[in-house]
Amino acid sequence: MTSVRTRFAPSPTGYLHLGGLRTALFTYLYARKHGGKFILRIEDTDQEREVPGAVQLIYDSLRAAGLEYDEGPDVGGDYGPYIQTQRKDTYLPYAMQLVESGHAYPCFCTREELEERRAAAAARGETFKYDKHCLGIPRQEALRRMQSGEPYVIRQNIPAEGIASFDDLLFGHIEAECSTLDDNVLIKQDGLPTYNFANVIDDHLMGITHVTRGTEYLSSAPKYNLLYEAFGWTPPVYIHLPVVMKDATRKLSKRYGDPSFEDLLSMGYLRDAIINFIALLGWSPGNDREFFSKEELIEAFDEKGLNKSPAIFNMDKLTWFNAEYIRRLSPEEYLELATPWFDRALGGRGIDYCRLAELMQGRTEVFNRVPDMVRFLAEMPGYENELYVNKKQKSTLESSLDALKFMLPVLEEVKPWQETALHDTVMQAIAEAGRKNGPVLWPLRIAISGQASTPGGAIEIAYLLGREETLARIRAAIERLTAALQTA
RNA sequence: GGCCCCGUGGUCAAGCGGUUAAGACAUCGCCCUUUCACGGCGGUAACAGGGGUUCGAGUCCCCUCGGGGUCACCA
Repeated sequence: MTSVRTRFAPSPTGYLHLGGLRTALFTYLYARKHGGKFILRIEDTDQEREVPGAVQLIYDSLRAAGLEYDEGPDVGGDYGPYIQTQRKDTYLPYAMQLVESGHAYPCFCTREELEERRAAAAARGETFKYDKHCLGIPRQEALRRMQSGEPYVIRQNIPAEGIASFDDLLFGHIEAECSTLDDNVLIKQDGLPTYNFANVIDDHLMGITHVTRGTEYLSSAPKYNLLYEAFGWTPPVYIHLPVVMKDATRKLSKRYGDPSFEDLLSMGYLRDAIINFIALLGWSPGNDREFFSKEELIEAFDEKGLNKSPAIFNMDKLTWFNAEYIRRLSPEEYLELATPWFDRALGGRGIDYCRLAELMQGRTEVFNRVPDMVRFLAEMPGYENELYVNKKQKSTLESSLDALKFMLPVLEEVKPWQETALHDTVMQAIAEAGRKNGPVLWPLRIAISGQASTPGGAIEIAYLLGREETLARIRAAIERLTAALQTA
């Protein structure tokens, strides 16, 4: 019984998008679930598309996601190198072996010639398929031309007839008519292999037992199996994963402004919340459980729960997960994570972050929303007097002015300016005056916050604001209401 | 267009021939409450359509429709 080896094999063409992250996650979970190895391989055979820095971005993102790999370019391993361009010399001999056995052949057709024929086929409304023109060149002549330095590629020689097939753990047995398959390029003119060839060679050489990848490879997988057969190798177990969609018709894509994993992290989504949410996109534990730590995912993961249809990425649900994860943080953890966001709005104001954190933790969905929620503590925002009017609290402009005039002297006497003292003094005064809480506390909160919604009630806000600021805001509100009522 | 794949509420998703077709997000209403949020309770909302097979079909088969993928010297 050979042990499981899975691999995540991204191209360094940019950030790690969420579909890629999910593929990586499932690949990782499968390996861990079965006590196997999770390997990272960089597929950079298309030098033109490579984006500088993207390789590092992949390392960073996988680490940030907590998907530690056992083998890879920057961690080593017995099957390296793990970057395909560094394996350049390993591919051609295998291709030549196929040429010898008749499963592949060199092709000297130029791009221009092919482009013309492709265009002509399109004009006739046909699907272009390479006509095996160069297959007719005698072996010796072909080899001579190759050695003479003439540019060439090596193509896979797909049988004219018959069925190519493979078995997928998720999709089952998939077949393709050989006659519909094209003789794809295996080795490009620059000597590097195409994905079509490299994935087969490397997966075999690296001992990969389970290939997990997106469904975009579903229709070309039969061709890859033809290659395994030609070499006499045992193909891996395939698991093709459905794509992650933005909506019913579009894939998630950076081009449309959809966030990458890194984007979500910098917006203030928690790593574990993202992973938890992503895991449930296209996979179900079979029951209605929703919360899983990474360890619990490993324990619960089962390919039987994989869904075959594409899943739409639902930001609202992610946000809900995030809010739940934030609530489960310890107060200390929350304070630490929230502090930089508090600083953006309140830096240097001397606000009691500890108390603010307590008030904010249950109200934080995503950290990037925090600054706007607390900014009023630093600066009194502009607001409409209509905010004072609240039917349920029995509050009007007149009653508000009255309540504020009543509260000002009460608050001026509060010592020390602590929350319990504030609370007790205010509540006692309200009770002794025979007033109701609502008509007093509603306008008070509006007067010192200028907002309909705040983290905490009037007492908490007054405490956070401090004595001088609170009293100043109340006095300003009294003036403002007095003026407004006179005009009216 | 050819070939391949997919199709349960707006979204995720359970269901694997017999269920009043779960649950979650979102949404709506009520309660709690010095605001908002949290929390509690409740509501609206789905088997794409049509044929079969079967005593019985969301579950099996076929067709239609819808969606996706793929047809590169990209992966």
